[in-house]
Order: sequence, then structure tokens, then C-alpha cells
Amino acid sequence: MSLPNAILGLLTYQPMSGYDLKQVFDTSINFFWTAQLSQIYRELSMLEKKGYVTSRIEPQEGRPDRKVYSLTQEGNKSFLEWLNRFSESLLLPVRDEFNIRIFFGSRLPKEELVFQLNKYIRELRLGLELYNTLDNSLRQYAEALLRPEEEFYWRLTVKKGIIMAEAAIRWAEECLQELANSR
Amino acid sequence: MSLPNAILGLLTYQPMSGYDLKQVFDTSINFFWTAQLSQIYRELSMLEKKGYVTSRIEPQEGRPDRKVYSLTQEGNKSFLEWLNRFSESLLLPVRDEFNIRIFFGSRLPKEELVFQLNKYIRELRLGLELYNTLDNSLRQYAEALLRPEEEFYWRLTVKKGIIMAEAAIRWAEECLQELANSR
DNA sequence: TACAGTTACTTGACATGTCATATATAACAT
DNA sequence: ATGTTATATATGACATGTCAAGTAACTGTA
Repeated sequence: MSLPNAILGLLTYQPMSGYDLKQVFDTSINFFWTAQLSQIYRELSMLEKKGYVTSRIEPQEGRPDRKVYSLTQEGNKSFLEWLNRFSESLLLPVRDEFNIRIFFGSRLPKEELVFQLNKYIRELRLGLELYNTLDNSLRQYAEALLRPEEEFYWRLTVKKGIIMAEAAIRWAEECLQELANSR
Repeated sequence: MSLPNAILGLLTYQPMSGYDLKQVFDTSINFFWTAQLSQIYRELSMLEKKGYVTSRIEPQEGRPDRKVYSLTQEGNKSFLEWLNRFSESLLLPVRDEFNIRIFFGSRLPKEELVFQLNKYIRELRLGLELYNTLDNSLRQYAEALLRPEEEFYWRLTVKKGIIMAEAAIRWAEECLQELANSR
């Protein structure tokens, strides 16, 4: 139920096409809930069937016509209901494939584990850099979407990404330490 | 591809029924990769079709017969290949529904946000307690599965759970702080 | 004695997510 | 001239995950 509601939520800002939505996703929600274009298009047609959005074709010269979706009153109502209806448990099932490999770590050569842990750390550091540059451009993003009052909350979600990535780096470094000790 | 390989990995310890596998899951892998019984049964029959496991019916008195699955040589080979084939990117897409709601936080009453953040912290603390008691029982678990040499790696996965939960708690507390400041 | 809970296995429908491919045109670079 | 990237939408096959219910018989509790 997250993706359709994330889409409805973004459409509360302004009418957008599926392509537009993907752009906004990639610079915001994508960091904690990924969506592919194909999924967005599918959800949009399902939301239209339910009457939560309406579409309007905008002819364009030279490039394919835009299909712009707008939120309906029922769509807005449904979104706000979802937003206010926090699930029983706020802890969603974690899916961490990297941890599965660590779980079976005794079957891997230690050098391979050390190599992969270092690679993991490198990738997390790249992610951190991305979050930090994103953090700087948040204000412009808020202005572009005509939603300056959202900036505060967007900043909180970015902060979570940063804190979690830093924690994962610390964990991986401890793993390297313990692997070195156990040799 | 994670679930079938997690199952194959557990079957390297000893032959088990789907029900057994679920028990082991619930006390270990479930913390970073959840699986429902129905999923495990489905994967087992698919793995059998591929020739990665074989099954044998163990008649039981009084209760339904057990269908015990054993790893084949090809199954073991396939598992080890998967284990050694780390994916290009070690950072799987994160799915954090709680963060979606924070993203749209301006649409929620502040008291509701504060309430949910506190609930989030409480749940994470409960999770931490669980991890800590689990940590103490890891040795017995390792002995029960006749795999004392795995304990070291299992402990690393538990450590990740603890570190990540602690980080999430810190984030939520910072959110509460910032919400209080912004009032 | 009735009911709930546990052991054990299975199926079906559905929801969600991924990957590959298709169409079409403009702008830009090699 | 040719190829790549960006704009824009869409579909199909498949993989994966969730939810609900069904069968069957024992064990423990009220």
C-alpha cells in the first residue's frame, strides 16, 4: 500500500505525468522506497480506475504527448486516511541480503569476506556523499516543487539515511576488526 | 534469489522439513530476511524440481508425516556459487514505510507525529532486548544445530541488528528534539 | 467434555516488484 | 552519417511476497 499512497502524496503538490513522478521519486522517496517507471504507470492506471486520479492528455510538439494525472477529492481523502493510519507495527520486515551472506560466512574464504566488507564500506561512503550533496540542494528542490514548508520533513528523511549509513559503516568496520582478531 | 539460497544454506546443516526450516528461520535469518511457511513450501518444491534437494517421507505416529528435504550435490554446488557471487551493488533498495510518512509529515498533526515517533522508539527498544537475549542463547543454538563454528558469524549478524536499531532510535530522538524546537 | 493450541503440510488468490521490450521524436555529440 | 541520450508512455512475462483457509490428529486446559 505504500507506493500508491506515495504517488497520491506527490500528486497533492501538483498534477504530474508518470515521467514527472519518476523524476521526483529519484530525487527523494527513492532513497527509502524505490519505484520503477513500469510500476508507477501501472499504479497510475489502477488509481484512475479507483477514481483517485484523473488524467488529461497534453499535446506536445516534437515529442510524445504528456498524460498528466491530477488528484481527485476522493484520492486526497484516501491518501490522508492512509497517512493517519499508521500500521500496528512500525517495524517493517528488514531485507538485508548482505547479512545472509555474513550468516553463512564460514563457507567463504576470509579474504573474500574482507574484500566484500571493504567494498560495502566504499559503497556506503558514496551513498553518504550523495546524501550530503542532496541535503544542500533540498531548499532548491522545495522551491521548485512550490513546497518550502516540506523542507523540514524532507531533511529528517535524509538525516535517517545518513545515520543508518554511518551505522552500517561502523558495523562493517567492527566486522573487519573481529575478522582480523580471529585470524 | 535470496530465499531459495538461504534455504539451501540451512539444509547444508542437516536435512529438515519445511516446518523445521520455518523454526530455524524464526530464530535467525528472519531478523534480516523474513519468510512465510507458504513461501518456504513453494521454494522447496521448486528446488526439488531443479534437483537441488530431494525429499523423503518420514511416517510419524499420531501426527502428519514429515516430508524431510536433503541437499543434493548440485544443490550444494549452486548454493556455494551463489554465496561467492556477491552482486554488483551490495546496497539493496531500502524499504522504509515509516520514512514515507515522515516525508509527508507536514500533513499530520504534530502530536500524532510525536506519538508515532515515541511508539517507534518503544518498538525498537523491544527489538533490542530481543536481540540481546538472542545473543545470549546463540551458543546453545549453535550446539543444537551442530554448528559451533558458525557462532562467530551469527553473532556478527545480530550485532548488525543491534547497531541499526540503536541508530534508528537515535534518529527518532533527534526528530523529537527538532519537532520540539520548531514549535 | 468441549475448546484452544501445537505439530505438520498444502493450496489458491492476490499484491507487489523486476526486467525486458516496444513505440516515437528531438537534441546533441562523434 | 551515426550513435547516444533524453522525453514520454506502455505492455508482458516473470519473480517474489502476503493473506487466508483447509486437512488432520494429538496435547493441554477449563
